[in-house]
Amino acid sequence: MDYNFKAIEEKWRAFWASNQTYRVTEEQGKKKFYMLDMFPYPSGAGLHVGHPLGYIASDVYARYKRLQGYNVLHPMGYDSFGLPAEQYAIQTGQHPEKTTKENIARYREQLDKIGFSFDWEREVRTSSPEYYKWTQWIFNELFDSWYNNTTDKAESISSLIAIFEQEGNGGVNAVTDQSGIFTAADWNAYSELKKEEILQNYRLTYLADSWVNWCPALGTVLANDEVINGVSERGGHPVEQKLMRQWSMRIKAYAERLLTGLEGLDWTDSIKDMQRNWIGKSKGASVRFAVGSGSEPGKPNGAEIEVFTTRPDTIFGVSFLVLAPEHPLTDEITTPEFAAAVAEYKRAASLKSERDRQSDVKNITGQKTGAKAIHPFTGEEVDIWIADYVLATYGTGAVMAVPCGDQRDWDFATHFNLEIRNIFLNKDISEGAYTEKDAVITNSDFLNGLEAKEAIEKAIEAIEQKGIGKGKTNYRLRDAVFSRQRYWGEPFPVYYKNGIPKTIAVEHLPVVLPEVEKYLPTEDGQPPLGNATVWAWDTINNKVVENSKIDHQAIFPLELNTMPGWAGSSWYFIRYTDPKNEQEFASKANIDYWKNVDLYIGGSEHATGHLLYSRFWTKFLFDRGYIPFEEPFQRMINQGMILGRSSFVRRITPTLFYVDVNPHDGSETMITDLQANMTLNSEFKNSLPQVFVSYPYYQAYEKDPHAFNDELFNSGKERIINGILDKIARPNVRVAIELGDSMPIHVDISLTDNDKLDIEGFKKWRPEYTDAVFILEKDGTYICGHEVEKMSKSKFNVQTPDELVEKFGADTLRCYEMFLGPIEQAKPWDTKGINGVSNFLRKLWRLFNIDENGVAQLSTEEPAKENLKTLHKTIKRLGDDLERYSFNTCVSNFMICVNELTEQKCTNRHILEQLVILVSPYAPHIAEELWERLGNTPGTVSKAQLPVFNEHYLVEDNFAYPVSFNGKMRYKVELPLTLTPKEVEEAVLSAPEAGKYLEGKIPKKVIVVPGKIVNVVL
RNA sequence: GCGGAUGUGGUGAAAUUGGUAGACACGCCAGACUUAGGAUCUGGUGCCGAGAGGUGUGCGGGUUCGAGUCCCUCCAUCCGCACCA
Repeated sequence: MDYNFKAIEEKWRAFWASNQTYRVTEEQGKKKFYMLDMFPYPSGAGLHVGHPLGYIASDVYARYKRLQGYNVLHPMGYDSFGLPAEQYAIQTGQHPEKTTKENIARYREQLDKIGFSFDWEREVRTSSPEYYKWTQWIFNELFDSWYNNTTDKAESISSLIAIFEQEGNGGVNAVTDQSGIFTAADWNAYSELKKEEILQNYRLTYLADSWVNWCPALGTVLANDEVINGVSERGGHPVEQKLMRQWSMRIKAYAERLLTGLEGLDWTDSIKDMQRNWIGKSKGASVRFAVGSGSEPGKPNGAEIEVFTTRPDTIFGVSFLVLAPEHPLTDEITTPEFAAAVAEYKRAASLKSERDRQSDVKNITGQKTGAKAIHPFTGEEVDIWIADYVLATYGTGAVMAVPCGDQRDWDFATHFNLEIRNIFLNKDISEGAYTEKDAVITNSDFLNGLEAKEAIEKAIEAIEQKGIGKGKTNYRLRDAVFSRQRYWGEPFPVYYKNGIPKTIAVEHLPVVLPEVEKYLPTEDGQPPLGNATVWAWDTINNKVVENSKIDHQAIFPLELNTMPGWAGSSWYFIRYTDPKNEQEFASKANIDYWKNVDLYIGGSEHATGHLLYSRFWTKFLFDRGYIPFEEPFQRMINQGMILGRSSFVRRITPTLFYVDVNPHDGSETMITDLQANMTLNSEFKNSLPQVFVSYPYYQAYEKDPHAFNDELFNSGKERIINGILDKIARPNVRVAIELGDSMPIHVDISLTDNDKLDIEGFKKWRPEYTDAVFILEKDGTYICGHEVEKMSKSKFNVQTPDELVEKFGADTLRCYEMFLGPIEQAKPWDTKGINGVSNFLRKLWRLFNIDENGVAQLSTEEPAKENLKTLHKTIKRLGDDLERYSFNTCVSNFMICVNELTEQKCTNRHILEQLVILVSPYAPHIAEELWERLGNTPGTVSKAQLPVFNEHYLVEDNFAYPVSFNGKMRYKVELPLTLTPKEVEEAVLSAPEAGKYLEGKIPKKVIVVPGKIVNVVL
């Protein structure tokens, strides 16, 4: 009986669904395993074969863990808020909810065909109100928290208010933007508005005017990780800097813990490094420079400029200061003489987009302010400049320029002809700055004679002693902008009472996204929610009411921004533990049982976005006592992208030439009159057919166009000429034809098979080429060229899983995706190899000897030794390989096992039953079917027990020693493993082949590694 | 420029701690069978060479009895960051 994958797969899909085979509950006492995939954004394009790669790997792993006896949480859901649905809505007027639902249905249909063991009862959608109720709740919790540096964790804001009421903020060690000090009396006298303004400087999510990435084309702000090379990640639109009042998340508070937490994680070094880089810790000092009065050298005017430097040891090399153009002090310090020029420079800088600023790196610009700063140690005055090479958002937005030790300062000084002081002993700085830290410092008063390491310490000491600054650690990580001027996102649970933001208590959540007429910003530039007419908060009835009712007494306007895409995805893994809970974001019991994710699979593109934000929220929820773990994802593997294999046809444009024929000797000369030949070509343009050249021929053509023209093209000439030559040939003038410019044209991969083009299909697909001439291979086929590119519709190289499931079955697809290569590696999709995997499953089926009645004809005797050896070798390798996520070699192991058992003509029931269990994580449908046919009914192989490896079956008596001479393997000698090294040496050297390689010499040395190898050194 | 990763047949790849390089597949070649199927089976297939043999894991060095694996230099490709003071 043949392997009918279609019937089998349908049958078991239905069985699993109706029996809820993969439903999972919290079973106290049973060890848990949390296996999670990064949930997808359900796009309109559906899945291609690249998407399920990670899901298949995780499904294999989850099934394997179940067989090992773990209680496995393996859920799936949708990250369903987001830009594409909204843009589609703008174009079509359809509600994003509708398209989102349709896309999810399509995704589900595709996923179901692949036989995943997800517990769909636990599905979450970030865009459903039941879910985002709790996203809003987390926002509230962040709003109600501040970061206490003393306890090094987030605490309730009420504790902070209590301190303010008792003793003011002087003794508070918090992560804050608050600079002023106030007493308890001050605090108690402040107005409610003033109090809230101060609290905003402490809250972990806060409203503030901040420099944000503004994308005019998308009409919204973007977080740093959503901006790539100065343009938006989505759509590639220009991004500029804009000062806007926005919600931010105080992720900076967690910078150090996000950094140190990485050490305990089992992630790849590259992802960890990306996060370290993003957090960007640097140690140094902040130093305050007094601004000179201008009237008298060395006399301060009261203003101070704080700079951050990693090289306080170079402070005697300072020859000027530079502020970012956006620095708040620029106007205050600029002298009247330079006011106009500074204003102009600032204006020009503000117009520059992020991208311009980046691409302008070599173009040095700056403007002198006329103000002078007083060097804290020498008392000398140095100029203060503004320049856009100093970033407003890093450090203090101001630097002390040390041209001799910093290349950018050196470039700037050289460009404007400013002083360069050399403070490095015997270092030449005429061609550039000296940036190594091994120089001895000179001309630096108390730092003379020291190298960087000691000098930095001593300089910080002196700075602190003088009270002009202190040792400081700076982070590149900036607080994350949290509001978006979008419709399709979580609404903030926030209303404004006389300008003061107030959160809405959890019992009144969710605040549901309102209906709007259109999804665009309003005419006066408000976000799309500004179009809503029912978007005000009634504080008496605690519900959303019509805007017209706003009275600023009890009914207030609601926040118009929505949350960014990463809000919902920052905590979804917690919701899976208790997805239907209406009372809490998840019950304590369930969180305590499932805890954090044991193994997370997804793409590395989320390194500095999702993976950082969810770590941040996890640490926060831990601090506030809601969860018992500090890191969300303990182990992670990042699947590589599956690339498309595009196919091309080569179109070559033929060109006609006049050729003079000498009537006397018949010799030919090409007429090179360009004009004449162009006329000729335009005249016959429509008669000249398109020419497509088979790829190997094309390569020959590339190499040597003339030879190609002469030798190969002649064969197709007559067809190309189509009678043209006869029409225009005159006595003594002939027309020659040559191939000219060539162009690759994408061809749909469904029209090729092993690079062979379906020519008729191609002509049907592209009717404009119906009359084209195809230059073929000798066997009459047209071979396409190919290239590896990203899968995309426009490249006609998209392979959907559905097609392959239809053609080969889900089990084959699953095994093939695993077989393709190492999971983390990017690899081109190539359908060629799928036959091999399909054959493997057929061979496996045949091994079971299923007769016409569908009964497996197997022997029940004791298995043969060789059968057991094959089985246990496989068990061992599968376990080892899976431990290191080597899914591709696991599939190889199955192939080897099936090949060996076939060879052995094994029909042993015991052996085959265990093999079915082993195969089931990879090919669950066929495994279920075989399991049933072995008589295990009713039941499912997913509840079976993993076969246990028994070393006993692998023990060998003999080993075929490879014998090397000077490291080169020459022959093998089969010897008992019980021999001593000495005996092995003797046996090996007395083998008949030995003499040939010994050449009469006596070996200098013989290395014997028992059970491994023998090496003879001559 | 900085950081990370990767370079092995015609192709995807394997070789876990240094120990038989190329497992397992695809493709290709030769053959068998047949109810002509993306069927099955047999043999071959790194390169050079008729063969003996030589040679071979990006290049060049080194350590070692022995290196794809460890160390150094360089080259190429991919990814991330990039005026971060």
